[in-house]
Amino acid sequence: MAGRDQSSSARWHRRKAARPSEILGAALACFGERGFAATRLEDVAARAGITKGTLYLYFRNKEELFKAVVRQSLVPNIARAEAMVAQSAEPSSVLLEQLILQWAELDATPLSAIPKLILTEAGNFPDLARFYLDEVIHRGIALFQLVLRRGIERGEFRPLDTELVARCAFAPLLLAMLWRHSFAAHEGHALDVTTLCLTHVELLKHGLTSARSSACSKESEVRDEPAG
Amino acid sequence: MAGRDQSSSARWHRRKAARPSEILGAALACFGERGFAATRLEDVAARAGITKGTLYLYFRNKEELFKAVVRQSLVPNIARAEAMVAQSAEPSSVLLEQLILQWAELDATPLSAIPKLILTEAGNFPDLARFYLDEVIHRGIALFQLVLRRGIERGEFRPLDTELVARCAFAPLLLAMLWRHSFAAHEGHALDVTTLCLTHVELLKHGLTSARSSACSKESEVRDEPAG
Amino acid sequence: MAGRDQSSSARWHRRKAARPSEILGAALACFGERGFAATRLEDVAARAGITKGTLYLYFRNKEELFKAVVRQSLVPNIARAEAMVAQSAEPSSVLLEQLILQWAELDATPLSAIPKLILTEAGNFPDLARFYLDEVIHRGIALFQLVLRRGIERGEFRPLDTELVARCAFAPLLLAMLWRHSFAAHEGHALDVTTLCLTHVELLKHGLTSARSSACSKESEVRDEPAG
Amino acid sequence: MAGRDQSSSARWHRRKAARPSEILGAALACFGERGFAATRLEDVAARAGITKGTLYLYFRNKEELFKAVVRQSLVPNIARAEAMVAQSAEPSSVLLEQLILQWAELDATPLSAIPKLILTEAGNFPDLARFYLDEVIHRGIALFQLVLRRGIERGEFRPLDTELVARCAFAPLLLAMLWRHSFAAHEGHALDVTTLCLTHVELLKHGLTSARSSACSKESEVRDEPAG
DNA sequence: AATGAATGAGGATTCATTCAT
DNA sequence: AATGAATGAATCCTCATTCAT
Repeated sequence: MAGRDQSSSARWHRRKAARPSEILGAALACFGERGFAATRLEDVAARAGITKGTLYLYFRNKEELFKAVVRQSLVPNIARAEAMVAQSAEPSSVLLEQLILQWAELDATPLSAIPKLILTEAGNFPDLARFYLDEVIHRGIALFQLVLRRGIERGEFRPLDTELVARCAFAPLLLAMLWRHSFAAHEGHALDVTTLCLTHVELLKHGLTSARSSACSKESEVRDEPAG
Repeated sequence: MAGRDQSSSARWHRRKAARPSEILGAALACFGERGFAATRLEDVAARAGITKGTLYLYFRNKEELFKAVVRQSLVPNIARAEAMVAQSAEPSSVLLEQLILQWAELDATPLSAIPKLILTEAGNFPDLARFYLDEVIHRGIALFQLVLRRGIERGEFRPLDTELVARCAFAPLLLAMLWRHSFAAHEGHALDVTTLCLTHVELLKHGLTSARSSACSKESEVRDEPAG
Repeated sequence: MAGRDQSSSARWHRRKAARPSEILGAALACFGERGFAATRLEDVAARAGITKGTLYLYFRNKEELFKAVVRQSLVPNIARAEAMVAQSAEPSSVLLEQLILQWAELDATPLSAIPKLILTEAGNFPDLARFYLDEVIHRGIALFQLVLRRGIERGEFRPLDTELVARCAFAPLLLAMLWRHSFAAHEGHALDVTTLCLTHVELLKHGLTSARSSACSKESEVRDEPAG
Repeated sequence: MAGRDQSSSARWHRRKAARPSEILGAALACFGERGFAATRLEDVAARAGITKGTLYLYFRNKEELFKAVVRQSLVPNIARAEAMVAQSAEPSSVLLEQLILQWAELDATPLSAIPKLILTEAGNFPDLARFYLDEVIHRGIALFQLVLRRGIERGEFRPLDTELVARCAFAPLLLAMLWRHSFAAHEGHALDVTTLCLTHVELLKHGLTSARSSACSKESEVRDEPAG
């Protein structure tokens, strides 16, 4: 009896500490599936194994829960990627590949729902959109630009508009994440993100390769870096 | 007097005929901004210059209105693109560029909200997701694959997995449309889709170019076409 | 051509004159089927072969239409019955039978819906209830009482409470009318009102007959048990 | 303190258990007064001492509430009456009287509103009409027929069409219930159902009595004309 | 006289939020 | 800390009524 009580009590406390993140996980899944407005708090609670009322012990209201879900998320990954780029001595094309494949790993995690969530709700949560734009998107683009600019300076890459190329560089990956949370359920076969990214990286490297480095071709460049 | 009566009468009748598409336009805008659940029919009505009740003269309920909004839209553009490809005798790279730039023109129209809408609501409207998957997405991918396969057969392009390349090919464009309806409002400068697409096409062409045609490089190919 | 126009015009005018009663007929049917609140004016209009707006040329609003439907109805029949009783020299039992059978004929007409209507809507239209109570029900009961009292005075009937017997006397008939408009549609075989009334009258006469007048008797039976 | 807590807690839980029937009671009253369509759920809630939303914790929607109201009701009474008939060894005329008087007791209860309700809404709820027809009306008629047939076989009653007589037998009682919920409010003096039924039973017995069994007789009269 | 497009008040229903237990 | 009964604001939807034609 005492043993059971003890273990029960222990589990209880572990439980209590885990609650917030359990709730966030359930909320992420629900919001990802149906969007903010269409998600019922009762469903979130059910998925988290608790009842509606309990949610309010941890989050002030639906909106705060949503913001918490979104905020938790991708910022650490950005930071990690920034660190990687800062420390790496690899050739830029390798760095580019590492960057993309590292992010591709997120696709298998629940966090892959976040981009859909942000995209979807940006209109209803302007401050959240701003936050995400500043803390994730712009930092992500800047990071890609850094690598690209480095590659161009070193003569590895052709001089193209780095912002635009940056957007092209993560577009397929981002699309794959959106796909997973919108259409994957409706298709028989899953989209293999790794394969997609490998192909994309192949294309991208090839497409970026400067004449100098590839010792071939006098490709016309589309456009120079605007300011520098 | 007669003139006024006539024009007034004409306007009256034209009104009745124009109503459905006026409503669809307003609905597309509202749904695009806030999503299905968060959109109030009263707002749609107001934007269409009518009142709540009038909506129900033209659409049975909110869901039917939503479906009509989604259905109207992109299919004709797919058909147009298919026709273009079927008739064109251009080099595949030119065709690819035309395809992308033609779609890029949609970005300036209200229809550019549709992809976001579908993405957002696929979870809540499974039949709609299926419809869109079958009638737009799969057809779009198949169309790109057709062009790619043709290019490969003619030796213009390297032999890569056409489905994956297809997804990479429209990813930046699609992302631009999503961007416009999610983040554009929060950024000072607009994203110029045409420029983005031109850069992307440049990269893509370069990335696809086969050794044979470019008379250069012995690039390793990532992956062969599965069946042929 | 002229002929057609003329006849058309003639029909038109006949039409115009008939409109109000056509509408009342349609309204009686609709109200009878679904009740006041559940009846949509659009249905009434459709059944009358006109459109919603036209109703308002003849009746100020839904309530007035309803009242017109109810008012038109049974009062003349009461008056007719009163006249019959006043003039008749028949034995009271015969008069009673005539009274009941005369009313039974109404069952085949659309007017048979009125009792259901009144019963149903008395709660929502107190003034209508009063009107009907005064102009139809109380007059009807009084008429039966008159006949019964006459019969008692003449020694034909036993001395019973005439008001209560009056209520018993038309109960089966009234119930048949209610039945027709509530359950008849759900049963295979129709209820034959005439037969019901004949049996009822038989019972009633027998039940009322005073010992004095019947001198005990070997009453003829109306009808045998069908199967056994 | 503990006492208060306990009772308060008890009341709380008893509340939860009692709610459904409290609601059904309020709903029966409202529906009986105004009909299904004209009854606002807010009124039902108010009469039950709760608010609109609470209704939906116990009933899925207005229609389900209505059906629950109707279903709860009369079936047990039918069953009780069937049991009584099955066990009774009384003369058929006594049994008939018991049957009628037993049902007459319902008139004083809220259940007396049900017949009006069914009559009113049979057109709008066909399945409910069928249910009621099968489970109440037909069983009720069959029960009367059973008693009548028994009486005929024993030579107590004249051989008449038992179905028709059955309908005549409960008509006054049924009418009294309808009356109570439609006109009673508009009349100064209430209709005394017991007296009505006694008179009716008197008439009925007398009317049914076969020549053989009555041996002519000097029947006692039930009641004299009040004023005259 | 007739139409039918348009209106908007009224009521059913949902669900975030509260609070007594 | 957790529950779940209760609430009521918010929103969809219907339909009586109006009015330009």
